[in-house]
Amino acid sequence: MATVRSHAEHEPVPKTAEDPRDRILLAAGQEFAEHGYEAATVRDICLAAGVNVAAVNYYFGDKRRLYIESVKHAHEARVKQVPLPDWPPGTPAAQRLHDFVANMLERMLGFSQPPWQVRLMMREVLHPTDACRELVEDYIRPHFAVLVAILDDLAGHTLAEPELRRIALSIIGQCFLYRAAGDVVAMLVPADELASLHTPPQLAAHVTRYALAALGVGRPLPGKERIP
Amino acid sequence: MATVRSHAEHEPVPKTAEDPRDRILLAAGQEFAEHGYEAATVRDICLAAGVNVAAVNYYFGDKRRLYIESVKHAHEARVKQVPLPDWPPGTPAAQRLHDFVANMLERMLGFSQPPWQVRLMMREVLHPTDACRELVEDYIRPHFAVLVAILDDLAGHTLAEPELRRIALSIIGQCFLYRAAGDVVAMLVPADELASLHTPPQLAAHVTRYALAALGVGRPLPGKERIP
DNA sequence: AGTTGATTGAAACGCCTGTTTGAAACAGGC
DNA sequence: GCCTGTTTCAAACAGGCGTTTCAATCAACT
Repeated sequence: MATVRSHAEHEPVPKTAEDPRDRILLAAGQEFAEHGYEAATVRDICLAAGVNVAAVNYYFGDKRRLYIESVKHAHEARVKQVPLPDWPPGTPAAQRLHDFVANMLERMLGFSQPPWQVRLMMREVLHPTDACRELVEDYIRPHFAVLVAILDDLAGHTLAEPELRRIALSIIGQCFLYRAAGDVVAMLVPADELASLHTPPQLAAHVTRYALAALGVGRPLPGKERIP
Repeated sequence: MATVRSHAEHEPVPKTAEDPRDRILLAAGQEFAEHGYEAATVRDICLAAGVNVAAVNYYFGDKRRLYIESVKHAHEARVKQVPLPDWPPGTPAAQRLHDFVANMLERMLGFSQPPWQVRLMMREVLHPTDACRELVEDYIRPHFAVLVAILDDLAGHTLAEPELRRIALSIIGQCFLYRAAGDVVAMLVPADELASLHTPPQLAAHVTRYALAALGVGRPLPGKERIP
């Protein structure tokens, strides 16, 4: 629950002579991502940023505006960090679906390490604030449209848009669970299984196979064939 | 001194809303669900419960223990409120899968309206605290086991446990998305479509069909609904 | 009645919060 | 040097927080 705040939780942001404004933005993003808006304190943020408490109000006015700015900052950084694949024309839809899912999982779970930017955005998704609408329009909706287009190709343009959207949400939901409820998933699945099967690449393969089978494009899930 | 409640057996059966302890528990659950642990205040809780501020510490010791108790209380209430179906022996696995999904969606989204108990539990799932492990063991894991067993039947016992668990998580993830990220879903889907297709019964049919198709038990998605 | 122990109540205690203050430090142009 | 504008700093502010105190109240038993 972490009501007691450890003040040494994050090492102070390196004072590499950057703009104090940027240092605050960076520290604030990490702090907000970790503790949420209410529980994060401007004192901890300033401590991590290596600036005086007054700096937040000097540069951003108040805590709320600092929060909004840091969400936008994080979101822009993350978009540049993990862009969508750029498929050459003629790439099979199944391949594109797999790449898309792998990309989404990579962005959410992170091959390298769970990035604080995603945590911050996840908070917005789960409990929207003013910054959320911008996030959806600039970042989520375009990705959603790409996925719908892939599914449309995959189904041979036989399904209506609403049905495509439902399938798209089914795919997103599967990835989303691991990001949002990862701790609970870890409690439900044996540790060794978690380490071997619930990694981004394995999950991408599973989700893709699941979708292809459901669409009748691939075979049913592994193993024996069944009589309908 | 923190006096623990002496003996529940000697009191003349608490008249539901008259027991201060229960009133606090009720108010606390709603307040925690709405604002989260950190942002909820014991003063607001006591105001809503119509008791003195000191009552929280008198009955529960401190805020944290009140929180844990209220989570457990809400969880127990919700389980009794929407219990799992009790299938007669011989019920087809496909039927049971549909019922299970419908039950889960009903519990999460609420046929009537999203109850505060679910919000409270969702907070625990998304950002686990001490109360989470208990929640998983008492409530989530048994449900998870039921789903896995259904899928095992459905696959004709041809799939290994880890694979069954992955499929189960895929199903849960689809329901979970609507509960946890419902606001964003509402932004991505046209309003009329949301009202007609993204209702608990419609979603239950979709998720079930999706799973059956993936398992090769039903036809691929373009087909018609198989479950009554 | 009187005594006892469990509950309640209003007020206060520290502590921590976001924010403000006013002076000090710094820069660059004259 | 002086002046001017921007940036930093320690300190303080007012308010809210969880928690504690202690006297008052209540219910039940002797």
